[in-house]
Amino acid sequence: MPVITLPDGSRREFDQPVTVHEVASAIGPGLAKAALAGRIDGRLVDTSHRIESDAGLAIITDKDEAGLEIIRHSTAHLLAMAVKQLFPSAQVTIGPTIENGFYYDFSFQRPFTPEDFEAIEARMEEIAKADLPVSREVWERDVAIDFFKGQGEAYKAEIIGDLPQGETISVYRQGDFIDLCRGPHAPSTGKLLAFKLMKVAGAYWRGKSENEMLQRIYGTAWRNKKELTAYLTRLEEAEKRDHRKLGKQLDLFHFQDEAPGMVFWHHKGYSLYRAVENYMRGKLVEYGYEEVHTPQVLDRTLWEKSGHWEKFADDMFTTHVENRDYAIKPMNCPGHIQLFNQGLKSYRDLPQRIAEFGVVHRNEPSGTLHGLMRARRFVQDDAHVFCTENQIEDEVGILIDIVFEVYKDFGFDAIALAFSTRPEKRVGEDALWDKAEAALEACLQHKGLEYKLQPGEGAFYGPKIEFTLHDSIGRAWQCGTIQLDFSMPGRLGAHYIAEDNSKQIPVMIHRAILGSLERFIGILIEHYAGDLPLWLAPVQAMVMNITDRQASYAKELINVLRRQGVRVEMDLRNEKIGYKIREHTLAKVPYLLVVGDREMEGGLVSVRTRHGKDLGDMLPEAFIEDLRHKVEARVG
RNA sequence: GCUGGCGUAGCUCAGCAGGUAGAGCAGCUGAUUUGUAAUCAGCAGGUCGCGGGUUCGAUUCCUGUCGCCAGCUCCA
Repeated sequence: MPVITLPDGSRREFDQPVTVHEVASAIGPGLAKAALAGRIDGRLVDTSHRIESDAGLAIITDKDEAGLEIIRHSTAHLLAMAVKQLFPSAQVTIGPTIENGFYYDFSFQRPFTPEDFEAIEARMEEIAKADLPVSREVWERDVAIDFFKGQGEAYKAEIIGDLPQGETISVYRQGDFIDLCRGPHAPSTGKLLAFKLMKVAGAYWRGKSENEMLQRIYGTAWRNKKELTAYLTRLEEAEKRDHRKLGKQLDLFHFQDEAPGMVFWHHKGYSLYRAVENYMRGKLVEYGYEEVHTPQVLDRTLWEKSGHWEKFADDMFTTHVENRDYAIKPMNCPGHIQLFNQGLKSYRDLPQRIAEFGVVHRNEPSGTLHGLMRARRFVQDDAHVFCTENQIEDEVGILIDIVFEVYKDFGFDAIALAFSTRPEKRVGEDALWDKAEAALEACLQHKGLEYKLQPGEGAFYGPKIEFTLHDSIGRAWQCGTIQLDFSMPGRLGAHYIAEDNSKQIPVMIHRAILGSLERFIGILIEHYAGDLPLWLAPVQAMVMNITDRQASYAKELINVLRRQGVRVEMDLRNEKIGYKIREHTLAKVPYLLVVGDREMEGGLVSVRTRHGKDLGDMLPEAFIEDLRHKVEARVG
């Protein structure tokens, strides 16, 4: 007579063992229909699962994240079933869920074609519509192996053979399709309402290059058609905003074969870069940082002491000159410790905040490079705060405030925090890690901030707080980081004299707010779809004449504007005004300033925005004042 | 780094079951002097990523290599 406790704390008693589905029915028919699975004391089970004794039960529907996972997993099985029906000689292997969808790996004698895709998708729709019940069965190991071998499914048989002894072997049956799977699955194929096959790619069996090449079909699956459409629209929108495309179109930067992963900033892109950098420089002054600049290339011994050589040797660019090994710096921290080590430091000198727009090179694997987002050469808005243990909380608190302030100024407000703890590969005693983790977590808690715990995700020298911002189409970008380091200062010989005249090792806080300037600018470009706010726009205004008669007036005008600090260019070509307007509108110049005879006579300028709004004629001074006001307020 | 795809004019792309390439836009020249998202005409432009092989002949086929794109893995 099981007593079932529901998530709201209410209890229901049954006279005999019940299934999850029956409990859902007892609560209501709507829930029974929506139920995809159950969670019993934290474990996910099918709706057909029979509960024999008292238990806590949550009914999983598509409202839960776990429900969506189940939909995706079941859609992977739906794909496998469709493929087996259409291509009986194909062998199934594995089909897990991934972000936004799922994939399934098949062994098949020829590549799948776009026509195959259409046929498979159509068959999937049919099977879903048929609303076949999905049932779970537990089989004996030998029976399962024999069955799959008999079906010609060598991979499945191999998977079962490799399962640890004592592992329950469950298979799922939908129609005539039987697949080995841990589950749970949606109770019937009719629950799968919105899916689409995306692409096919090769993948080795078990990820090992000596094994057979399989074909991996990727798909996406959602709760309903509306979510699916929204996802596909989001993909299209993301493609339109791709910073690599916009970077070319707007003449911001380029890459070329001779310098993979290293950006060539064009004049306009570098103007944007400088606007970002100068804004950050203002923050450094405001918050009491010392800006420095350290060498690009440093002797190997320094990287050995810091621990980088051992952990990242393959990922660093190195060079050998006059019998010495050097590394091109992948980080700025060892250099900053050298600065700290100059002269004898007193506790009175702390905290010392050392900042650098540090140029770093990292030999990122070729397959991971992605425009500005993942480059081999980039600039960090890096800083290291040297302080005493007592100062940690204040310093971290200030840092958190700066991060929020900066993101807001750039137009981001949905900020998420994560706290990452010690990884497996690390330097430093566990006692130091205990101390560092406790100190960082205390900062977060005293600030009353919500955060996600990420065990094992810390840097090799210390735990970290990570800041993730969300762009205008909902994508998450991890940018800022605050890392607490009790190890590296000691390894590189940093110390200060404390109040009691003892020699102490300072604590070092590594921090970056934007992270990589290149990447942050990539994010800005995509966030604004190239329509950069006025204060960041490489060209803020374009002066264009109607005919040659106004050429000298136009020249006078841009001189006036330039003297007032406006980033302005002019277009005096012998073209019709509509042509020039079109061109500079497409170039996303915020203000288009047209001068014809009328404006010239009145000493005026006609102002049009990049969004096609005509602001009419005005005095240049009025335009400058308005522009300046908007730049200061970071609007427009 | 792994898997798949791709690399043709400044840009976007077409073409070639092997006979050394074509469009639109951009550029140049000329005409036009124009009032808020494309004026017209003419001209010019490419060792078809790079190396090797097969072939009478390779941009096309094979192979290696570099780069790019997608996914995976990784990210101090």
